[in-house]
Amino acid sequence: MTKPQVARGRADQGTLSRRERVREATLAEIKAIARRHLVEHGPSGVSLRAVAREMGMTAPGLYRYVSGIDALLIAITADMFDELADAVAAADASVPEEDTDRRILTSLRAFRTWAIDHRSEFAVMFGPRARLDPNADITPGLAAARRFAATFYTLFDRLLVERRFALPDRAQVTPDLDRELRSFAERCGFSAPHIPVEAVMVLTSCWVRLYGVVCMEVFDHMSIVMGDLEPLFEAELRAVLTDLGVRYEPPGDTSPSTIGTPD
Amino acid sequence: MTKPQVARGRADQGTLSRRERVREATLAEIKAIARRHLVEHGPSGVSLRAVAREMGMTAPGLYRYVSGIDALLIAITADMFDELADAVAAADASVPEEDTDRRILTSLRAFRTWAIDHRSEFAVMFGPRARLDPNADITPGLAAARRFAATFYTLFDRLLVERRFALPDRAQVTPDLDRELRSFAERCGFSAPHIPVEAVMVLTSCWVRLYGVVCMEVFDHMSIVMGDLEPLFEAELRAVLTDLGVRYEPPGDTSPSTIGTPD
DNA sequence: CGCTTTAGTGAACACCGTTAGCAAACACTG
DNA sequence: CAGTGTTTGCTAACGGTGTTCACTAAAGCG
Repeated sequence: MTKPQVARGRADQGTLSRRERVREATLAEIKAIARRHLVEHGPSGVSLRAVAREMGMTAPGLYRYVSGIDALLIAITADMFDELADAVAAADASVPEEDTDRRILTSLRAFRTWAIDHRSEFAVMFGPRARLDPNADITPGLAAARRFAATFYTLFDRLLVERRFALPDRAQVTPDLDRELRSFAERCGFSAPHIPVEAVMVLTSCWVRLYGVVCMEVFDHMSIVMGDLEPLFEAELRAVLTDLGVRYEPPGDTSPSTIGTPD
Repeated sequence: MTKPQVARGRADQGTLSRRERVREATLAEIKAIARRHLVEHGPSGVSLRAVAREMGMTAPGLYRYVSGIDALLIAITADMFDELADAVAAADASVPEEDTDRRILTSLRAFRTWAIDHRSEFAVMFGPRARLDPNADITPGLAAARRFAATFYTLFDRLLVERRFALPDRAQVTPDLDRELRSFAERCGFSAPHIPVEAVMVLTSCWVRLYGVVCMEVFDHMSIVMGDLEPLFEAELRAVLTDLGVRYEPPGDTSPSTIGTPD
């Protein structure tokens, strides 16, 4: 139907035809502008007409590229998850491979930093789906979201095999919880023979704690009552890591044997 | 200017004049309809025109009662905080006054229950301010929000004076954190001579954990990967309460000496 | 060259928030 | 009672939104 059977100029080599290239480019432009409107005017400030206007086009023209405003939002959400995954992965990779402790610390801080540097994006990604149909198809973003989570799975798995922390009592995992945790682990790609449900429970619990602080900070609810939430995040981070048997270091510490980037 | 100096029929006794009464009534109707639209069509489904239409009025007419859509949203948000505060307070009051443990358990469960029974409302109250000006005046809701929090302050204070849990090391409270925690405690009405900052830290930490699970559940992010998040909330609740030295009981338990409501 | 596919436009429909001006209903005063 | 000022709600209008449809112009292909 919509499959383009034209433009097979050099399609043999996997090269895109001229048409496909320019198409890809305008789609990228659309998403870029929409993204900018998102950060500049908030989630409600993204509109097809405004994007089109800025491109020197009319709104209906965009329907050749995007099936509607919802699809556009979903598409840029997927891109943002990709970006976040990149940011976290980069932070992880910036630390020596063997230094699990600092890799975790750095990755988690990268998550928070990205979140507060991209508040509007975070709101769309992790907040309520205020603008979208509840039954919209959000599969485009799922792969990126999984990639984002994967970084943490890998690190957490290392803690697990190194037996850094004591697993909680199996008795604490009620049948209901057990079922849900298994579902989570399996559908998220965090299931392996050596991973017990208790470990999955610890993982989710830790994630919930940090997610909670970041939400609180990004959604800006405490601002009347508390100026800066970074200390709170650090405290929570410290607590979580300590529970996991991971060495915590305060933010400023560039510490020994590492390249000095004093800024 | 806008102060109504008319209608002083029986104003001496504090009774509202006929005009004020009908005005109050239509304002209430506006908010009620807006509220229904919120729960039925989500946050983006609230519009002045639709409300007016349903009332048999035109949109500009509503401007006699509400200064715009933002003010309307803020007003119903305040109402919702009031409702939530009532729900939590009622849950708290449904338990014998001396039974601190179960009062806490019940109040916190009431919070979650209210949240998942009122997803759209929760999104507006605790999610990102997607639709509002960041610098909008949200004072109307503040009092209600404080009232909501107050229930938990009271209960937490009892744990504190009963020395139910060990306070963390003072060393863990960095100067930055200390400053923020004091600001929080003071501006929230949770400061008293006998309350150390370490206690405030514990309080916020506990709150963050439960807020995190509830956000996750209401914002519906895990749904692809985990069907029901209640077991997760219960696990987190159990962990939090255990840390606080509070007796945890699984949900179904109506336990001895209490009225049996087996449904 | 002709033919097909695609990109983009303009007009239109149905919404939205908000402002301005105006007419009727109301409440109080002389 | 009539007179007067306030309150209420309307219509009209402006500018914004998403979306559909019919249509033209261009690009690509054989």
